[in-house]
Amino acid sequence: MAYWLFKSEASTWSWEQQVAKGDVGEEWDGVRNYQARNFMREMKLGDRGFFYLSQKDRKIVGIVEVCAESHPDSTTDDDRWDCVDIKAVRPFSNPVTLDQIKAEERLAEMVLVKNSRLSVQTVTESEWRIVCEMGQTKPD
DNA sequence: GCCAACGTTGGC
DNA sequence: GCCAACGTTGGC
Repeated sequence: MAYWLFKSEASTWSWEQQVAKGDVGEEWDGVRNYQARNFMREMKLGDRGFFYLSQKDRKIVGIVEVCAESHPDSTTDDDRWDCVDIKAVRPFSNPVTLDQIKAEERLAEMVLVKNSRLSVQTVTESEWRIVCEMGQTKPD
């Protein structure tokens, strides 16, 4: 199983909206970046991801799960763009802020730190466990 | 609100 | 195929 990070702006798509979709989940559409798209094409059912809010919030607020593998993005006719569906698994007891992540030296190599603009990112297993611990949330 | 970093576009 | 110009993102 692989781990990922999905980035959103609360004003565009919030954690509450994601939770409201329940186990049906929702398309992670609108991505128009090849690297991010390629990561989504690699995703498998059951893969887990962090739900990160950029801009004003700048924190990881919960865990999501891939509930449909890569398929055409329904928001465009351009067949270059695919996306997955994700559903909310659980919120973090303690959201983990970007400041906390930057202050943790074991997370210095996280994509969020190295390339903050990428909207879909990979997360290593050790990074996953550290962030879950910081969020006081079970990792599985 | 600013601006650096990055990705994309299009002229050559 | 290069690279300047442009648009967008996101941290600050």
